[in-house]
Parts: sequence; structure tokens; C-alpha cells
Amino acid sequence: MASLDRSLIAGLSVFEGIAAADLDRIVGQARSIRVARDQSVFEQEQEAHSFFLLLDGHVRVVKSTPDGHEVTVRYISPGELMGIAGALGRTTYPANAVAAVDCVVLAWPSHLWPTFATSFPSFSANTYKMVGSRLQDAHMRVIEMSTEQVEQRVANALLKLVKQSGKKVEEGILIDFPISRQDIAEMTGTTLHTVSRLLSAWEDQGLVKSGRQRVVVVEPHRLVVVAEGRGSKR
Amino acid sequence: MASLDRSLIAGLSVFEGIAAADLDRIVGQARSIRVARDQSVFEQEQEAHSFFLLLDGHVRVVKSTPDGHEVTVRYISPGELMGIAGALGRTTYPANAVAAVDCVVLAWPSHLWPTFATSFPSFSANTYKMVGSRLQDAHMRVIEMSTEQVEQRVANALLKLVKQSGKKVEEGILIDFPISRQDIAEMTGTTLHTVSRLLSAWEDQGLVKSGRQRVVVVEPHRLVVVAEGRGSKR
DNA sequence: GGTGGAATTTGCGCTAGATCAAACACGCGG
DNA sequence: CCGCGTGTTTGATCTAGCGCAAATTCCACC
Repeated sequence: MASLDRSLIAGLSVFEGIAAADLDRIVGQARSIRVARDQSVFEQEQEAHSFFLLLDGHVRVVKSTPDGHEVTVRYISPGELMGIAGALGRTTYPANAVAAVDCVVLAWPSHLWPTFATSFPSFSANTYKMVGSRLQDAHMRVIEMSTEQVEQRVANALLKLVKQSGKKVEEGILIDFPISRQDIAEMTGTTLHTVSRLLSAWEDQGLVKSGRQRVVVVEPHRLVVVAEGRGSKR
Repeated sequence: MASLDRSLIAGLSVFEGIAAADLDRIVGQARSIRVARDQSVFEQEQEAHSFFLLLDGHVRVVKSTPDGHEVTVRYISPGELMGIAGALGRTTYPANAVAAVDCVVLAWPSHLWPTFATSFPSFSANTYKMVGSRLQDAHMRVIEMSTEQVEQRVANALLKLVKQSGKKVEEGILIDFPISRQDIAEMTGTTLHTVSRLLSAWEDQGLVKSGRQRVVVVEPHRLVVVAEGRGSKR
């Protein structure tokens, strides 16, 4: 196994407040895995043998319903933990995690979690803080779904993606991984058709520029206006 | 202050695996509070000075949006923790908690959380397990909102309430606290009008019996059929 | 350079459910 | 027992956005 360096994880907010020596001990027990685009990191209902840290790439976390619907729960960015089912008392993964692009992840066996949690209190505190913010996110999603219309939800989703993985390009801010209309639909609880119509309309107004699996937000602030329901309509 | 007895909390799943002496120490630091119906236990954005355990009654956890919408996040039943913002690294409460009926709660100052967590590992494990299942719940809600229609969501909400707080009466299973059409609408992301129409229809079919702030589920299994989208329609 | 498949666009009709509006019942306090 | 307020029912419209269908564009690979 290639030697893993603590520099891989030093500076990540999850590992904040942990001594260098401890970082070494932590990294020492991980193995690093390369995951090709469209391959899955872990799968819904599968035994949760490991938990993961995304080092590079982007991962889409998706839940499938029995009746064949797919709902995207979140996108994971580099530096984030995923698959921490064990820390929450679960024995199986609650969702599928699939690589949106080629990715590099670190994996630790789940049985290390209790040890880590007691040996490195700030690690566990940071992790639960993150869990808290995900709970928060999920509640926000519920609220959005209950009170906002599709147009606002899609605008919000784009803004969230921009904030998370925006990359400056000359035309504006590019969402830095391939994302289809269908993907956006699964994030917002609508259909690819409606997303397509919205993007077309926004493109006409100069808010965004989009192509096949590619979205560039040209005028974020005007998109914010739409997200708040103060768009041209209404 | 009346002496609080460890029997108040022994047997609750959150305190599972904790020695009697420790239970005494835990209870010893709590104060018990009576909360009248419609009064709030804690409020959104307020400083999270305490966390709570509901001993008796039912509490509705509601989030308010800036534009005046209210979304019910969950109902708390006796034995459940609430307001554990501190455990998740938050300093303010994320929602309002209002008593659906007269309630009795135990309250601990938030600053005790870190001590409790390290002194009673199983307490913290149990708590995070509960957080995990709430995260799970929230995701389920998002999925429901994205993929199911109102009829199914309302049926699901009733079934959840029945499971949580159902009380057998001669006509069927009563939801054991006052709940209005409006309340159900806020749980399911719809309007009181639609809820009223659904309940009327179900009453005609003999699935439920309902009155002012009162719902009795007569035939749970048939309601399950509706919840799964295999109702008479479609 | 062509070609097949996937992603996208766009039109059209339709319906679930919101919105608006009004009448109604229940239960409480006087 | 009466009235009043809050919760509920029910009707009548109106529309956002879904479902279906067909045309089109783009890309990857041969």
C-alpha cells in the first residue's frame, strides 16, 4: 500500500483540533481507494463495513424507493465524510453513493469508529456537528418542498451546488462536475422536463448558460432573487 | 424542588445500559417543568440553554419560515429527548417546540452535555442513534414529498401518529392528543382544505372517524393500502 | 466522418391540488 | 340557553407543473 500522508487530511474541518501524531495514527489505518465515474462507493441496504472520506472528486448520494423513484439526498465534496452509518447506530448504509466523476476516497473499517470517537473527542464532536448540519439541511429540504414552488427549489439547488462546487470560468461560475437535467430533477422533486424548461428560460434571460451535463451560473445574484420567489412572475 | 426519582427515566431507551447510581446522578441535575397546553418548551433561534426530556404529554416541533409558513417537523412522545442542539454543535434551537397538551418535561442545562457524553458513553451512543433515526426520518419525508401524492402523505402521517400515540378506543385507534386539520396539513405540506376533504372521503368509506381536533383510525390496514398508493383511485 | 444512443428541447393536454369564498358545527363562557 | 369564535366542511374556479410524445442536438466511439 502506498504510504498515506497526514497532509491528506490535515486542515480538513472534521480533523480540526487533532494533534499531528494522532492524524498519522488515523491515516495509518485507512486505505485509499480509487472509484471510477458512475461506480458506487457504497450501496443502500448493504452492510456498513466502512466509513469514508472523500479526498477528490464528487459523490452523489441517492436513495431509491421500492417503486423505482430516485431521490438525490446530497452531493459530497472533497473533505467530507460519508457512509458514517456506524456512528449513528446503523448497520447498513441508508443510501447509494455513486461517483459523479472519478474519485479518490479514504476508507476506514467501521469497527474503528468507537475507538476513534473515544480517542479523539474533537473528531467525534466535529463529526456530530456535521451530522447536525445534515439534519438541518434535511429539514430545510422538507420545508422547501412544502412551501416553495419548483422554480424556487431549482434555483436554490443550483445555488447550493455553486456554493459547494462552483468554479470560476470566464462566463460565470461553473458547477464543477457533470450534472444532467435528470440529476437536478432528482434533487428538487420535479421532472427533467420542467428543469429543462426553467434552464431554457433562465438562459434566455441571461441568468445561466447550460449545455449537456453542464451548468454555468452567470448571474448568481439574479438567481437568488428567483430562489426567494421574487422572480419576474407573481 | 420535589425530589426526582430515577424511576422517572429508568427503562427509557435513551438511558438503556446506564447503572442505577448514574441514573440518580443524571436525574439529580435535572429540574422538572410543567408546560401548559400551547405554551412553548423552547423557541426557534433562541439560545439553547437546556436540553429536555419529555416525561408526559405531547410536543409539536415546528419550524417557521421567514415568509410566515409553518412546517411541523415532528411530534415528540413521552420518553424522547428534544432540544439537543448542543449535542450537534448548535448554540440555538432550530425550531419551536410547543405543548400539544399539558406536559411535564425534565430539563438539563446544555453545558452538562459534554460531561454526560463522556461519563456515560452509552447515553451518548443512544442519543446519536436517535439523531441518526431522525436524520433517516427527515430523508424519508423528503422522499415522500418528492414522490408521493398528498393522499398518500396524509395517510402516512396518520399512520405514523397512530403508531406513536395511538390509544385504543371502542371505535378504533385514537390519536391521543388534539390535532386539527391545519396541524395535519403542516405535517404533510398541504392545506387544511385538502386534509378536510380527504378525511371526509375516508370517513364515508369507514376508514376513519374524525371530529373537531380529533381523529380515530378505524381501519388501519385499509389506510395502509391508501398510503402505499394502492387506493381505489389510480 | 459517420452513426447510434443518450441528453435535451419543446409542444400540448390534463389533472391534482391550491386558492378563493361561503356556509356550518361545535363547544365554551357568560 | 344564547351567542361567538374557532375549527371544519364543501363548492367553484384556476393553474403549476406533470405526463406523453416527438423532434433535435450533442458526443463518443467505430
